[in-house]
Amino acid sequence: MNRPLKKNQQSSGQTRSPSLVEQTIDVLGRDIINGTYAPNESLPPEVEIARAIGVGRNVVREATKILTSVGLLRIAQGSGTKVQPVDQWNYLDQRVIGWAMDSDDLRDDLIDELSTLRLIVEPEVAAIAAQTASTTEILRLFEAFEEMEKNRDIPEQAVEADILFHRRLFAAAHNKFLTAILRTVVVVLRANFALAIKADYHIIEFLEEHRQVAEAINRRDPDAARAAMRLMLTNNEQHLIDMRKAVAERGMEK
Amino acid sequence: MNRPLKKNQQSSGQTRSPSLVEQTIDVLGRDIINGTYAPNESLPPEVEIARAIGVGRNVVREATKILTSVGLLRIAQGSGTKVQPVDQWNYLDQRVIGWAMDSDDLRDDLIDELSTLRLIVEPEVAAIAAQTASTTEILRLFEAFEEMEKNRDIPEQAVEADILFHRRLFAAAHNKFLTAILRTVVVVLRANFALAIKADYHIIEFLEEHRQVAEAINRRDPDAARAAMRLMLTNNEQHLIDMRKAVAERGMEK
DNA sequence: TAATTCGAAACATCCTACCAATCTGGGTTG
DNA sequence: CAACCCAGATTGGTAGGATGTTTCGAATTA
Repeated sequence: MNRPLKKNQQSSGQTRSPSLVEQTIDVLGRDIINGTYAPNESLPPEVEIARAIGVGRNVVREATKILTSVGLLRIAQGSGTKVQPVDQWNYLDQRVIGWAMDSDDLRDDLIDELSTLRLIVEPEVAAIAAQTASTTEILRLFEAFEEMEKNRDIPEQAVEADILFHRRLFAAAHNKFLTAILRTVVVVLRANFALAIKADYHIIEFLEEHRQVAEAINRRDPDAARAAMRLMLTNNEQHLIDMRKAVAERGMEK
Repeated sequence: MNRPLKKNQQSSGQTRSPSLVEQTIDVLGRDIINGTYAPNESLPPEVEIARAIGVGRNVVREATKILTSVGLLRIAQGSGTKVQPVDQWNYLDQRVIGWAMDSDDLRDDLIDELSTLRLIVEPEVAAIAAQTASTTEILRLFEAFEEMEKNRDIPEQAVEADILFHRRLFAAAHNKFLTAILRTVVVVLRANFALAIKADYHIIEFLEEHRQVAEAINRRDPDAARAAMRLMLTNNEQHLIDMRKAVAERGMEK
């Protein structure tokens, strides 16, 4: 069913290997997302899973506990461990998002749905921030923007600065739920970045919109902030669509 | 530090006792949220925690793993287990929400922030649902509404029907992220319900607004759906404020 | 024959004990 | 004084057994 885990890949000595529990969570999580174990289907007993992937029972127990807490599994003493129906899966969890983004079946839908979510949430976050941001928070926001400008030609760092910009923006809105939502947005952003680079992504196209968001917030102008953010997102979405098409065509001609 | 857990409360024989792991998660989670263990502070070693609350070390290990996955803890082999800074806590997790709602320090802020979130998200969900709902989904929505009407005088069941209405509404929007957000909204709703009953909550005040949302969706009219939902939420928010005031005054005169 | 009861199998829960891997701080050595 | 090393503390992981629950079929009973 599942091959044993390699315990330590100390080949280069650099990369720190994730714990066995972490690896087990990953293996089982992917098997569930990818349908190896279908919803309402039972997983093998703990001992069997443990034997199959070559770890102790406790490791499997801890892994299944985690998977239960994100809605992928349901454990019942006496009867076994079953995969939960899809509508119970918590797509706001970072691990679940990550697995889903790696799945060819789910990725495109997820990106679309994330665009919808961002278009709902982020303009309002900008508008709120324009009312609630402290002066130092605005300062930090501009610092992040300058970071983006400075790294405009180094995609990896530009993306990190972009993410930092959003982090600062959401922080300025002083809302714990919105902050939590941002975390999952970031996961998708990063996952999407691998594609982005291949399609000649240049952050410079979005610099101006970021600046306008920041300046609107600095002017304490919620409506302008909302509008600027909305513009940024729609442009970004269009860019994503073009990019996807380009990647697909490149895939065709190969 | 922490009193030992009662292993089985089979006093009435009815209530099924949560597992030791579940109880341990709860004890530690509350201690963290309430500040018994402050951010950046170390927890006692696993063996000590285990001894203090009277469980085996594995139980503590599984509990801390879960708490790590929701951002409350950070475990480091060799150095110990530390409480994460507050901005890492995942307030979209049901357990975290539940503990925070039980905390006098956090509850009011949380309710305000949730109102903000709902006002951002739910009108748009209604608007989207007006465009994407299938006919059977609309049918289910009306069924939930009729359930609310039927139970208008039985608060507990009315609230459940209310929640069902929202569930069906969000399902009709076909967006995994929005569905996940709803789950945490529901937790706060339920937690808030205990207060609501005491302040003579009558669902009848919101029936008309629910109907209008459902009918707008049935007419495939996004703008009307959005407006109706917005009205419902602002009314509800006002109601919450009045209620809180009433409860506070009642508390004063005692 | 049909309904009920009972017990064994299957499975998760929890405990104890033990060793391995990793980090930290302090002492030693150059 | 700086680099190094080692011992203690703490989490990571394994093994095996006792216990509590659920399920299901077989035996018992109406």
